[in-house]
Amino acid sequence: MSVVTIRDVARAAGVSTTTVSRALSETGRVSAATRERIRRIARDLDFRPNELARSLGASRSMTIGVVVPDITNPFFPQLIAGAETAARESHRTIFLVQSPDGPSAADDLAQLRAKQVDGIILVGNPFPHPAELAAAVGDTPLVVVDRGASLPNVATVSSDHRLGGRIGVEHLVALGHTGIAHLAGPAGLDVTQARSAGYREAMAAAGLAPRVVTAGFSAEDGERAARLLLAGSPPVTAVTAANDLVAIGAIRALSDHGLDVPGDVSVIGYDDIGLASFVRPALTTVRQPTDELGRAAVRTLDALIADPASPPRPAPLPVALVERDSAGAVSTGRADA
Amino acid sequence: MSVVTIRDVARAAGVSTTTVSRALSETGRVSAATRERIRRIARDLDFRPNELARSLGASRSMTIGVVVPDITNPFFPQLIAGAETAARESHRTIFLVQSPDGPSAADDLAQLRAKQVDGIILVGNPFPHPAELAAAVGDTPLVVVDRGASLPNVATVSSDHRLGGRIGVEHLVALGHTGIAHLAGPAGLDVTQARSAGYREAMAAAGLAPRVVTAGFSAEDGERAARLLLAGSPPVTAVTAANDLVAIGAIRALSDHGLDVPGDVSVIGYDDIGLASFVRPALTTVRQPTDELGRAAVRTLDALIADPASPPRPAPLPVALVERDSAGAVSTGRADA
DNA sequence: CTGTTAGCGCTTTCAC
DNA sequence: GTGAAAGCGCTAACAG
Repeated sequence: MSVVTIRDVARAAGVSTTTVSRALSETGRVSAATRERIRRIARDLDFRPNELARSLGASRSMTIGVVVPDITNPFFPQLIAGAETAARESHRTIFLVQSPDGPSAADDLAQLRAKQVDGIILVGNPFPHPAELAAAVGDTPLVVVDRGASLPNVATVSSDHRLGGRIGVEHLVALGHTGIAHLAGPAGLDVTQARSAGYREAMAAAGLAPRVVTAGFSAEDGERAARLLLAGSPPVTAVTAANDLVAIGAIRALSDHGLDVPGDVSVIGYDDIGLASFVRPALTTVRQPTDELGRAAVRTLDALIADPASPPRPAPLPVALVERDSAGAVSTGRADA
Repeated sequence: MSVVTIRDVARAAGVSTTTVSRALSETGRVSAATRERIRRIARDLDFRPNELARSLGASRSMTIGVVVPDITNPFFPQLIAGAETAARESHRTIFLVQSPDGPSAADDLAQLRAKQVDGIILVGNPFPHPAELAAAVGDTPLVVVDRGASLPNVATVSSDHRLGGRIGVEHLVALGHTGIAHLAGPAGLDVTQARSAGYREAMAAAGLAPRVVTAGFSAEDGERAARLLLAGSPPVTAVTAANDLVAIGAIRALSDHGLDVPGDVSVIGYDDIGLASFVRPALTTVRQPTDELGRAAVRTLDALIADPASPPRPAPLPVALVERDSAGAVSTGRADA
């Protein structure tokens, strides 16, 4: 009834616990014969090594922490799915922590470290100052996703958001648009800055005046920002959004306002979430390989754990425009207005 | 540089490690004076107890496993968010495991148990036979969500899906519909059966002939099922779907087919995911309190852990119809057809 | 190739 | 109220 331990196996096999330990890990020099015998006995006894004890002894837990700001935004589950898959492949299991951007993240990281995670994946970076992050993470291997954390021994994984910001605008320009606004993400975030920078670059390259309004990352934010935009002075025929949720919110506000998308105004999203092709109009968007991002984060973390001295510097993941129905040629009726 | 342990604190305070341990937990009989002194010293030294060691010693890890079939379906993140919040309140942290419905779930449960989780929340139940579940979970406290696992020492948390299945139909009947089909979830799942049962009940009560086609849980499944329905013989003026994703997919197929929703056919979803109000037409749906479900699961698990002998039997959570735009009165043009 | 001896860092009887 | 001693279950030198 009580739990089978390594000693029970050792006793049953007539060997020391050490030998059992070695036979069960790939680790040691054990004769093939005894290894097989021990394994059989272990199986018969239904021996399940206590991972806590294993971890404590070996000082590695085969466990990683994943910290995301908001599980509810469809982007993150996708990322987590990729991370979970990759983690499973490297025999790690994931502690999932939801931690809104803010200073409380420091506690969450501390908690994770107390649990002796082998490493942490931090999606977004809630710390304004690099020193705070450094203090919070100590010497635990860390991968930051979607944010350039300029720290030694911290690796970064991200899509090419600058390019992503540009792509949308270029598409719109090719479609004949000139009044193109950008609905930006929360102020201060690196992603926000990178995408905005891309937007500005492309606008400048086209000789157009930029117009960016801070929205956020939720559909509600998109609605609100779009209304602001409608209230503003120079009318706009196209919009690039911080993400798909914002785009969807914006479309809603626009159509509530009697405007047709893409007839009157074109909208381009960002991320390409699963539902992007199912909303009406189907979202034209800048796709990032979200679950690959999660996978890449885990692989990078694996490498960092294996060799903390040399943090990998993976290349930014590619983004690409996905053309669907929410962006179209500028309408002649309005283009000349 | 090296890690501060309880011994360092003990030494600095001139007491035994036992006393430090007691001072830092609420546990023991320690004079208020020494307690405070020790706490101060611990803080000064920035002592972070190794949770692994703590867990091993105390045989409880303050850790729970949450197993979901598909993180990517918006329903689950919502549920997880609720669970995470509640877990945080009870000082537990969550191992998140994604495990498609299928026998491999047994391995995932084993893995979680090896990690010495204090309990497991299993969303859905991939085991056809109760005995398999029983074997896989052993004596680890378990809460099954959205599925009645008829096992002693296993608790169940769920919404009132039978009622949920009924509600949608009743609404449609009140709207004048008579040709009402049900796009069901994956065969074999309890949720699927409960909702279908509710559907059938309500149809019978209205003297209507039921028509259920198995769809699944994804938008693609919804599209496919709707196409099947369109190909079928008796035309239908309304549909209740297994979940919102299926409803969204169905709407897409319908409108691709030149049918207007809700003009020609009404569609009712299930769950009320975050985007339900943002798709067009905004989804009329049966709302379940998803994150409350996650919270309830954790609370129930807490109770079960505290007293494994008496598994709580929480009441089913309430569901309610949320009226938006995807369901309307039967169109006179077609109703008489 | 295998066993002995120490721990990993903390909790917990059981005494005093 | 406090300490000594004995683990929790496993891994890891160090011998032989």
